Amino acid sequence: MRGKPTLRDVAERAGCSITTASNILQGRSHLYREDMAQRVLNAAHELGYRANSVARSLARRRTATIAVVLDPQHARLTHNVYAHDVLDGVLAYLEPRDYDIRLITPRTNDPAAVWRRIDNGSIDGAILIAPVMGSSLLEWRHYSTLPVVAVGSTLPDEYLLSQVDIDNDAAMASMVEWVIQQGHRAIGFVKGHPLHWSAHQRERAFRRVMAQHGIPIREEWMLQGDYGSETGASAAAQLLRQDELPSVVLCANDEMAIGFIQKCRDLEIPVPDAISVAGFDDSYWARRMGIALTTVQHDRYQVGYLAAQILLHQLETGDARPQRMLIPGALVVRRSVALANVLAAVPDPHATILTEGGSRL
Amino acid sequence: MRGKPTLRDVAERAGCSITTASNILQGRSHLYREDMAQRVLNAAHELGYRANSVARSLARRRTATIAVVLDPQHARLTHNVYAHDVLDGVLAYLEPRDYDIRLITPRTNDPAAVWRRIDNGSIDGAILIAPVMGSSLLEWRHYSTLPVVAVGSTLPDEYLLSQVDIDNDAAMASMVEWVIQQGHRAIGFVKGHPLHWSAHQRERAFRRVMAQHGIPIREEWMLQGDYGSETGASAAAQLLRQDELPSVVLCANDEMAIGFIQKCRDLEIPVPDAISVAGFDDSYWARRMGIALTTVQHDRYQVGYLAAQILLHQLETGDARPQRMLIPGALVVRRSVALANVLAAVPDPHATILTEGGSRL
DNA sequence: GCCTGCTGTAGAAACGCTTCTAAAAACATC
DNA sequence: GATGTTTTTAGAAGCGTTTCTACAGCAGGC
Repeated sequence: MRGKPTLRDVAERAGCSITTASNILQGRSHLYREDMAQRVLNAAHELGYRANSVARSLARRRTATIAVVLDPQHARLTHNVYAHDVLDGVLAYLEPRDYDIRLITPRTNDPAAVWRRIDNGSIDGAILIAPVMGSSLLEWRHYSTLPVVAVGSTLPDEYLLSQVDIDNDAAMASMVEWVIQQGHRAIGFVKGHPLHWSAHQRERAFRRVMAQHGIPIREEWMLQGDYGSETGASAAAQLLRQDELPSVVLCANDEMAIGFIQKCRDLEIPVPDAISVAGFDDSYWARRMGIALTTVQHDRYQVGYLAAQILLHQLETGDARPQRMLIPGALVVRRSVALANVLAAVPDPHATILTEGGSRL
Repeated sequence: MRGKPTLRDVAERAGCSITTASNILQGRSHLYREDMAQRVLNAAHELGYRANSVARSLARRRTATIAVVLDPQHARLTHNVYAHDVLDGVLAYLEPRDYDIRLITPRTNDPAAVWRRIDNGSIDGAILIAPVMGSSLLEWRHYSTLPVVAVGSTLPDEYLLSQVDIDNDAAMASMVEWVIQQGHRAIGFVKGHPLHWSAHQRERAFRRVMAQHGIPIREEWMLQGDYGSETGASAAAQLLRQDELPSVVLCANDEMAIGFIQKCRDLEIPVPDAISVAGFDDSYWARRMGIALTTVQHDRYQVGYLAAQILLHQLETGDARPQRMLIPGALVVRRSVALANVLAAVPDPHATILTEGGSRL
């Protein structure tokens, strides 16, 4: 026996066949007499035997490995905060179930190359993180028969893909409802990345609720962003140049809200006194930065966790019918949105944005 | 041919042996006549053949997969900003070289279980991310013969482990030198996590340079932290309670510096007017938060990139001698540290901390 | 004593590929 | 035309598992 001990070594030492050793080590001891089982277990332990997972995968025709695939557009983990939370959720579900994770960050957008990389026999299924419109990831059907779950993008039905996402539509709707309830009628909006479905959903929900309340939408207050804080800042610059201003601006995510607010600061425009700002996502970093942002909180960790759960369910049952799961968000009211009328009556030049603890920025 | 096409299918279609097909598809066309090679290549293309990587791994006895292992103490990716940058660097190096990444986040500290998980034949080598003192990861020699590189922890030599890390010692030394040069003599220090080697190195460098300059260290100004911003804040609280204060406090990382500064704000103690604060790491988030923190910048991405490079080199050459690589950091002077004497002369009650762009916090 | 039905065990094929070894074919040499 | 040399191709033995199938041995029922 040179190198690592194999099943044959264990069998030899226990004085039995490879079959017997294999069965017992897989927990099928009840097939054998007590002493046989013990002999094998002891032999394995004495040799420090560990089953070779590659050989096992080949024989079993399954690898107990799941790929987590980032969109080529967002292949840098550093800049993809969303992916961290989702990954943690995925890991939390898979690790105890002895599944492994293969992290794939394609550097190209050629679908054939991307899928050759993903589906090369080494994984049982894949979780696609926030595929954008036109992403090569979405062409999987042409290249793969693997079970796949997409997260972070609520795709049109024709993609025939299992999905887990937050309920962008409902969450944004409740945000708009709430803002209106606070007395706001002049409402601006900063849109998200045009290639993200979530951006369109959030905008659509905004427009719908506005229409339901008979509030006209001023297109000059609808600003294009891309989910990055810089575009939030430039949206602020662009908006604040106008003669007439909205009383509140809803940003399609927190990043842009942060950018927006920081630009307001630079221009010495107090938030929420002069203008209210709301975000979406309840990012850890907005809180960390001491910005008491009114926003929508949702559980990205949970998204990852559920995606992993669905994927494993599909693997185990073979039921590959696309499933869709929407997780509700929750409105988090902090201080970046003020009552529309009250503020007009009682302006307070000293109040700026407050942290949750109440300290001044 | 049912299911995916195999090498046998390709060979059959091309009318040659499996050997021939295998060789040609691996790029050894020169062994064969031109037309044979073409036939095989065409057959493979027509069938949409993709080599099964599990079978290949078994036959080749190498998997072209590297494990990236987080310390069980820091298994949540969300809370491990360091890991993101390193991972990006690792991915950037490995992806073009057709290596895959297995992400492992052990949930237990039992070394046998951890290593059974890591070294089960499915990887060729491992990169350990910032193993802490006493980590089960460091006991690898008892459980594995895999090539391993540790990053983010400059370990004592006896671990016999290849390492890539930033040069904590030199970087902290230059920070201390600079601060002294700015006229400071009353210098406090907030220590990092007691289980991290980096924390000890940074502290040791601090003490050494202080001694070199003949400046006595006041132990009541040496505060224990754990690299988290909360401990930075409590260090501030603890320090500011004292009668005599240092003119500058060096924090062992940016997180703690941020916490420290935020506590100062809460207590309405102007930084750097009343007290200067420096950090270490040049975290993206300090910049984002508009804190113009004087700190040490270093390239975590590069750390990951080099670690991957070293690991692959070891795999390819078989040269497993532990290598050590230190990456220098660079002092980044911003505004959170003021000249010690100038400030005493010209106090400016209105100046608080400034962002790089010059805007007020 | 023959058949049936257990139980405990082993043999052997399969998974899909790589690669060592050797045979067949082609060519050159004298 | 026999011999040696080189090129081209194929056979077959792995890699370390799993698992299907079969085969002893033995009890009980007729």
